[in-house]
Amino acid sequence: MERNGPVSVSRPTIRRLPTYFPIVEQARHEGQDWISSAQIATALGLESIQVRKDLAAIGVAGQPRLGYPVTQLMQAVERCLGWNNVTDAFVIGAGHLGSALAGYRGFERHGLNVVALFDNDPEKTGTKVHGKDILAMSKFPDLVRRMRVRIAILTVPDEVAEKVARRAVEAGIQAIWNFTAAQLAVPGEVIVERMDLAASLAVLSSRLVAQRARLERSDA
Amino acid sequence: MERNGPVSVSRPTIRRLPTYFPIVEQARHEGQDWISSAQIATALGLESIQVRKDLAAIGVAGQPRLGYPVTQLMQAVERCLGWNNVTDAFVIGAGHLGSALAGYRGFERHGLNVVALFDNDPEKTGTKVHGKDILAMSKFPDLVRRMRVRIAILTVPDEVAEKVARRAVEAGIQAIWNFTAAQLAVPGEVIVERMDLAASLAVLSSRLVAQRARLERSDA
DNA sequence: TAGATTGTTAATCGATTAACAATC
DNA sequence: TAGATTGTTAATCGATTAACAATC
Repeated sequence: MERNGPVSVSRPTIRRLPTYFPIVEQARHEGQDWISSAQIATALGLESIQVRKDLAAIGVAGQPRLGYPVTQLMQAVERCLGWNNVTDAFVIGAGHLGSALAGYRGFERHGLNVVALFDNDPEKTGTKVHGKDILAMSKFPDLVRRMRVRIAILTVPDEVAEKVARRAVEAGIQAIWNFTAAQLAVPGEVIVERMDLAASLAVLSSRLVAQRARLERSDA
Repeated sequence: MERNGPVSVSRPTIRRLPTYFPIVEQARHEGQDWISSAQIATALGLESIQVRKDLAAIGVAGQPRLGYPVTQLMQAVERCLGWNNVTDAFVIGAGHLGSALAGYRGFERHGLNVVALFDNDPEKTGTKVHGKDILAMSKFPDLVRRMRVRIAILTVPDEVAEKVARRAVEAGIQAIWNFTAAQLAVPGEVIVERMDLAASLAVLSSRLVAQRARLERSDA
């Protein structure tokens, strides 16, 4: 009988889960059948209580004295993140970034399979990158329907992102992984996850500004 | 006389600031001298009170009835994020991802200037990408010192990330923008900001899993 | 049994949101 | 003045952390 499924796993927990996996995998590789929350926590610089909370949230039960069963733990992470059943995706925009993502081997283990790339540049269409076809954007809607692809990875220039996203949604795309700086306005049922370069750089920059201010203060 | 400087601007605020900028810029472009928190908020799907809190945090004062002065607002964002004085950076790893980042024009406006790329592949070294030299990794330490570069953008394969990061820190790098999946162990004074592909994909995937579960439930 | 580790319940912390007085 | 908008103070919410009982 199936577990009722997690009510809802919080976003911070979801974001930490992928980092747990290689730690536990490594432990299994070294012959461990059990792993403690403290062992995971120290490997990642976290508190063990946070690891225990996260594991409780995804429905993994530990055993006092022993810790958590590594195989079950890994399966729970895979189930929660959908790593067990691979989902197809199209990359839109076959520039450097799109090509990098199309060639990233880590995605396969993370349940994502890039099937093909799409681009409007006739110089690129018809060629391949990392063994994957670059197709004309005009073929996109038809292929989304025929292959029942749900995910689009958006790596087009910022200026056209909004328009391309609209076309993708019209073609039936249900989730967009947005690598552009554009704020996409899409219907409520469409999932948009933004890979926010500017936000990440902002955090880095502000920390550098603070660091520099600290140094100047200690100079004076 | 200089303002005392923000005590500390929270991370969520820092991450939102870059999205405010183009909205305000656009308003100025259209001739507005003042912009209200509500105007910014609706453009981004936020609450106006959150915008006011953020602006207060970076030291912008508004005027009842009028809103916030657009020029001052933009300057405050630029100051807080260090967009006014451009910082040089080296990209380590001249693959597709590194090349994409080296060619991203948005960085200039965000205070980041990619000076050169480094790679170990002799096929790549000596060539250029987006007008920027790809140099042998052996030249990295010397150039960091001579050019006083503080930021390294890490786009090497995951397996070598740890080792390369160590070399970068030894060479004097003070901040690493980490695009690899590796957890970097660096001295406390070195800033590491991770661009976490796996975390972002995890959020996307879990939302897809939830969406699918919803659909199946409504089927039954 | 003794002791290590989980898991529960409560406390703390930080950020968001609400209410409303202050202000131009 | 009247009214729109800021900015302050308090309430809420969610996540992290702490304390400790339960358990093997």
